[in-house]
Amino acid sequence: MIQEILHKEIKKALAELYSASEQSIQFQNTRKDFDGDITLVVFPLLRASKKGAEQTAADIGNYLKENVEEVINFNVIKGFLNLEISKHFWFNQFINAYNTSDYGIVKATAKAPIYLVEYSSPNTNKPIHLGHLRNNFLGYSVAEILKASGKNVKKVQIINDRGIHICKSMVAWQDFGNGETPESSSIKGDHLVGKYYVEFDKYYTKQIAELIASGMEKEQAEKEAPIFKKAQEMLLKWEVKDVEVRALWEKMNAWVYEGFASTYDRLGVDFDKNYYESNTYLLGKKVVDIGLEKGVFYKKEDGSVWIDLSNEGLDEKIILRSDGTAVYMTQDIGTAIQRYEDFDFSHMTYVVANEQDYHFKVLFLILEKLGYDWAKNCSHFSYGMIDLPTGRMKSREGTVVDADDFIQEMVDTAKSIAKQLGKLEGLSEKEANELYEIIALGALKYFMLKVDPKKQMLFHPEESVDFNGNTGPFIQYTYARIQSLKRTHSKKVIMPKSIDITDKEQEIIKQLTIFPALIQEAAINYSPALVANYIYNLVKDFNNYYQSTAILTAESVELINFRLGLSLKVGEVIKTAMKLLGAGVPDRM
RNA sequence: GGUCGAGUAGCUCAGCUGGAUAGAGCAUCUGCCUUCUAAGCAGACGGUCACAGGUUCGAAUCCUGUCUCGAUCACCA
Repeated sequence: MIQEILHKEIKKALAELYSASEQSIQFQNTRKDFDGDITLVVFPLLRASKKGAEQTAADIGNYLKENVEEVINFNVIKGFLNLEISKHFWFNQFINAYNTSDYGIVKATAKAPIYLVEYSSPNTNKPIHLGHLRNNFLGYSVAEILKASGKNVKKVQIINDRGIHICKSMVAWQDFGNGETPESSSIKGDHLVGKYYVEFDKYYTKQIAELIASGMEKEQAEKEAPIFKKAQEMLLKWEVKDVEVRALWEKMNAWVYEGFASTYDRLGVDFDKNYYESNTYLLGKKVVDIGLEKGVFYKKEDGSVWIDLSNEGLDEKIILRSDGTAVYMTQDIGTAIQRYEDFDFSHMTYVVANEQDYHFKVLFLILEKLGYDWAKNCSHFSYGMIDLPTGRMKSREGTVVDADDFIQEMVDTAKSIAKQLGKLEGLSEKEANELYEIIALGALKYFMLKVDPKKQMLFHPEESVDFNGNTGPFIQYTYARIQSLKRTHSKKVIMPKSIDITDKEQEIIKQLTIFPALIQEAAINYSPALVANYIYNLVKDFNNYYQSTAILTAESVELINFRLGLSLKVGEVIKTAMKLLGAGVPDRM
């Protein structure tokens, strides 16, 4: 990298000119309205030089111009030293990148550290919604970015397959289902189970109202409603492994998993290992024993187990209920320990919405107190909720946007826009449908990943399907045009030894050369947004270039080869970068 | 009330460990298809970076306080 070369040389310059050492040397890209490529901010160096800003900048500029081959010119504006780097240098940088396959990607070795990424982790009583999409996209993308940076990555999820919520669906199905199945109703399995969850709630609300009308207090009515009691009974039966209940539970869960599988497949996400709460909830007991033994936890008179975190500025937290059953925290501790045993990971991150910030703070604290030194390498990848223009999604108010429906809407939109623009020529129906799928999902993924995860985002249904501007389809379109260049050219590209590049080309090359560093940075920061931002800038520069430069009809063969080669490399980087976001690119669109 | 996060153009968002005149997209206007894909390109308009102090050569960025919004503080998950 040019920065490193300059850094070294400037150090030398400081030593020679001012006999100073070890100053803070900071670079930034030169603003577009000034000449030059890289700018040195000289303000921090003034103490060493004991001269004015302009004089210092000029001194260093002269030194660099004379001693560093890459620096061909400079100019000084106030405290900013703008350095112009030779075109030849950039050209060579490009040739390097051009000849590197899987450019930017670092392959994980067997010895590379293991990173666990937990994401998705749905409940089995309802289908996934818009909020889950953000989770899935973030989780998958972070995993891909880590992988590309040379880590061994394992994607995991915990499936909350037991508990009162699934019992509610089961009760409702038993009472009102008439034996309805996904096959008999042609409703997707997870939607069917979700339907009965809603059904339960309807009935439950009705019964509460009836009880209140007959003079009962609201709180009591909520506990006494017959259908609710039925669900509770079912949960108890489940716990004692009642054969009938377990059979129903397995049947309905199987429907849900089938539904999830098809959604995951469509989303293009996957997992290396699934943990099921029904298997792990008992791990809690082991944890409690350890904690009590170490004096980290304490038992109250009623038998419930607690931890006191008031010294850490938090409060008391329950670990085990008085009836001896596990709470959320208990199993999460157990599952974490189990995972460490399974994978011996170096880092683990949980992709979970920010409503659980507190939970994870506590979880990691507890693990630390229990003496697991790997706890400090666990982190919570927290992301904000999705708001709709109509307000927050509330399942009770029916304002939830279902993920499957939503994806379908996106696909339909892609289709109608493509038809309107007449982009269908020469594609079979199957090819066209595949194309819509790639575009729609690319649009969705890019839209959700380009914003800072920790911010809560506003989701405008109409705007999200807009394919103009800073969007996935815009990037995909650029890629498709590059593929088209390739088809038109047909001859093999032979890179010339040397060529005079234009400013626009230099700009693109600059972008290309930072790609490997960008992946590393994105991995350190767990930041898909950084990648999204990067592609957008690259694509913008390229589009500008594409529009104003004759690529295939340039004056010389060398020039055609170079321009085409540059374009193809941009295409390659777009493809790689989009893959890090979990999005695909089409050959034509 | 305690804790955490957010507040940047009409709208949705970028702005890395403090650096030049705060950047994109959408929307609104103006140009550009006889030329490799116009799902495109170029340009115009649009900002007291919530507010008030402080730190220094220099603050959207760091610190303190205030205001607004969101999340959370369950023997729910």
